[in-house]
Amino acid sequence: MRLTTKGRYAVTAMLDLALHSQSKPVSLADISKRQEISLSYLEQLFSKLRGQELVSSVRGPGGGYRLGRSTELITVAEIIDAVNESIDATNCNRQGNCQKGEICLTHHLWSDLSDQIHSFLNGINLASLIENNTIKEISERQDNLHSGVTNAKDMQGQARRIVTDRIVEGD
Amino acid sequence: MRLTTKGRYAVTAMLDLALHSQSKPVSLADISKRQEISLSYLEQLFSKLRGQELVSSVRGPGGGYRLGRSTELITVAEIIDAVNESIDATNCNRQGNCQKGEICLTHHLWSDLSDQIHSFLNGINLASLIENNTIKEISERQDNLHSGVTNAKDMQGQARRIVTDRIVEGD
DNA sequence: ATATAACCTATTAAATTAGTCGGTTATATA
DNA sequence: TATATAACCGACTAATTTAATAGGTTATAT
Repeated sequence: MRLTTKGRYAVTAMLDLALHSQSKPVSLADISKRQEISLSYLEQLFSKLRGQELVSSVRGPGGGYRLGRSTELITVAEIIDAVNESIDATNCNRQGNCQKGEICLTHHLWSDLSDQIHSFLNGINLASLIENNTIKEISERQDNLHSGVTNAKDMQGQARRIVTDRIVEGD
Repeated sequence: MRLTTKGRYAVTAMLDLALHSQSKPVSLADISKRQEISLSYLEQLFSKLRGQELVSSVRGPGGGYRLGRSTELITVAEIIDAVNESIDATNCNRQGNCQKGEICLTHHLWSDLSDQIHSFLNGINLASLIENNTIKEISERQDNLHSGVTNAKDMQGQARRIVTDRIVEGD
């Protein structure tokens, strides 16, 4: 089983997308800046996310991505599944042929653990993450740092702060 | 987070050790044959397990390893911790400095998941695994395949089967 | 026409795991 | 006391995977 930067990036990017989804689609360039994830890598990940219809895309200027369904219907488990092979702690992909075609000594242990992890991550959807106050705060911090990027909330006239300096990427 | 062959090997080997712990210590050569794990790799893993006092060693002929404490007091979490860095799904080793010194958007999610996994694996000790009937059956199958290796149960006179051919490693 | 941003494929770099090799040291036993 | 056993040790190699890079094309709003 692997749960590395790859899966974390995917969930983080999807959460960022959910937090910034207003009328306009959200570009990967914006997500890349806010979440500090390489744009090309994001493209690879979103290709897979789109394959699972977790997001839909709009090409051309002003284009970007939208969530494929409502935030309540997208679970963290699905997102990780979409970019990783699977959240599976067994060695045999749950086939039970771990030791020369037969089951290995610890198969059930890993199988049960996989169930455990999957049911935990399956119980968490984007909607519940967005509700979280800590996440709201962190997201605001990120928005302030990158106030130059397209930000639907700003567009809506909530000029909570004076936008004087545009943070330019390149450190 | 990683839960790969490394951690699985360690738990499997410890379980094999527990299942075959009678009066005599169990050699890595025997575990290697039964569980089909490279001897040299087992040595590396047991070096770490010994460092955490999960096993103790006896050198010289007839030597091998013994459990460091009773099976009830050795949890799967401890074994994995001993050979892996940690069972941790966060990117920052739970430090909370994931994004340029600040907390990242999904830190708490991974932190909670880590807790979940840890508490699951912490609730399972070698004693409870040994009790499991499936594991007993699998272990018997493995013993039959490798009836040539030192096996305390055989020594005790339970000649349940005719030991005709010694399975020699090397296919 | 132009700029934008998704889309696509191939390649590279870095990290980690898994396994190998060639020893040494301690010790039970003949 | 010689010998075989099995732990102990460190360095090295191969394979796999992740993460990132590069260099494009295609669609589309303006």
